[in-house]
Amino acid sequence: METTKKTAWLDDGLLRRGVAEIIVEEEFIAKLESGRSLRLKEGFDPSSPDIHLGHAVGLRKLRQLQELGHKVILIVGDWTAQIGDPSGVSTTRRMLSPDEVQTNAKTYMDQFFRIVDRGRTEVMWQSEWFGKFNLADVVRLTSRFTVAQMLAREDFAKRFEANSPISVTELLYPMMQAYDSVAIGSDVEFGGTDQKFNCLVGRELQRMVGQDPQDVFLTPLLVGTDGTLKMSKSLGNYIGITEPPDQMYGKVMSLPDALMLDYFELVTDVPNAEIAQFRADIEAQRVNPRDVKMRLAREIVAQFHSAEAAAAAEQEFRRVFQRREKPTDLSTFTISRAGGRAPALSEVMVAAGLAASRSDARRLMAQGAVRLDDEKIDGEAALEKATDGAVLRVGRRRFVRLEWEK
RNA sequence: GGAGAGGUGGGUGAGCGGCUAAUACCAACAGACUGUAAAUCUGUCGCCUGAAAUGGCUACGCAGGUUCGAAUCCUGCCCUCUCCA
Repeated sequence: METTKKTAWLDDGLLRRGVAEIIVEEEFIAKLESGRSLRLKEGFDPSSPDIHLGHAVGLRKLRQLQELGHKVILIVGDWTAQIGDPSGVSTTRRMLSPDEVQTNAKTYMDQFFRIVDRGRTEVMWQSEWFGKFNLADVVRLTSRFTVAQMLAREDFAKRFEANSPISVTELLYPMMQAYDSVAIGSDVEFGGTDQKFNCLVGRELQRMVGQDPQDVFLTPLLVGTDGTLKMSKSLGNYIGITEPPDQMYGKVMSLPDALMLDYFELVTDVPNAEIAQFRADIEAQRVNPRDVKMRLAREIVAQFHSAEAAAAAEQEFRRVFQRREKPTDLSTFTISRAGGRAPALSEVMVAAGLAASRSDARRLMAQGAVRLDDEKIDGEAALEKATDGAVLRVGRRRFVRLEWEK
């Protein structure tokens, strides 16, 4: 059974789908074919516990490999989180309290196991080994590497070149991550392409201590909803896997067209042949790209919620954004008459979460973005006309049903 | 230890005593056009008050000072970078 799956995996190109690079591919395939259950290393940074579609790319690969009988070793990076992965924007992170780490780890795992099989996962904490580290251990570890080696990392090299700061602890990061591989006896480490350097250091270190070096399985970085930068929470261009169906559907629909096919390839199980067909149809203008994107949105919502939820989200999308009708489900905001006076519309907008501040609310009004029961509003006074049940809409997607305090 | 450069709004980055809530670009938000796509055009883009012109408050690393007035000058502190040792 597993042999069949494995063959299918290799033969149908599933192995390569959604993969940027495998180092060393021949070794990796040999490991797969050895029949041994492999230890697949996946790290997690507890300072950002939310999983989005970008993470899903790699986690889906893990899942596929689990189905071939391999085991995922999830490492909670409770030590490295204090340093902060230097890749990307260099930021000094504040230290997390042990409580925060616990909470975040739980949050993370709740999401992680929506994709990855819990039964075939072993969770380990870095503190299990780094908690026992003393200065001598640190010296021993760091003495194995040179500054030049660390500077080979593109990110460090660039910063060094640009005279921007690199803290010494940041240099420690790759070594610590590498040590994780030694500590758990990793066979294959998983990560995004930005993890390449760190993973390779893991190989080095394993070799130095006499372990069989891990292979490195790199998944491409998914471009975020802005269409340019990699998906990340801090950039706000992400689609979280726990987002409600409507929101998830909507975010997919707002993706630039250019990203659609990548998304199909990286985060859905739609067969390669079908994706190729989409590409051909779009190029030949035989289809409206929007319809292909709706399919994508359905696939994604169905994967993280259910087929029913996807269908419902699609209906709602048609209703609100294509026919410009009101959503079926609206949250209700009760207008308070505290102090014996009716509040200003801008106050209501802020209180209902439709505007960031009253100044912002006024700006929105001035720009014609605010509607009360489909009628454009240009001033605060309009609120007086609001009847119970009137719908206040800001921009295209923010709605609330109004109700006066009795 | 010595010499020098620098820290400005989400980002890059101007300004170097009043005309500066702070040029420009990017991002973001809203409107038009659309397919909640792209491109384009228009507008907004610290907070509070007002229908609005206005007004008030907060803001240019931190703390003080000079001045009628400071992001801009002075002092101390913190941080970053470069060169020398």
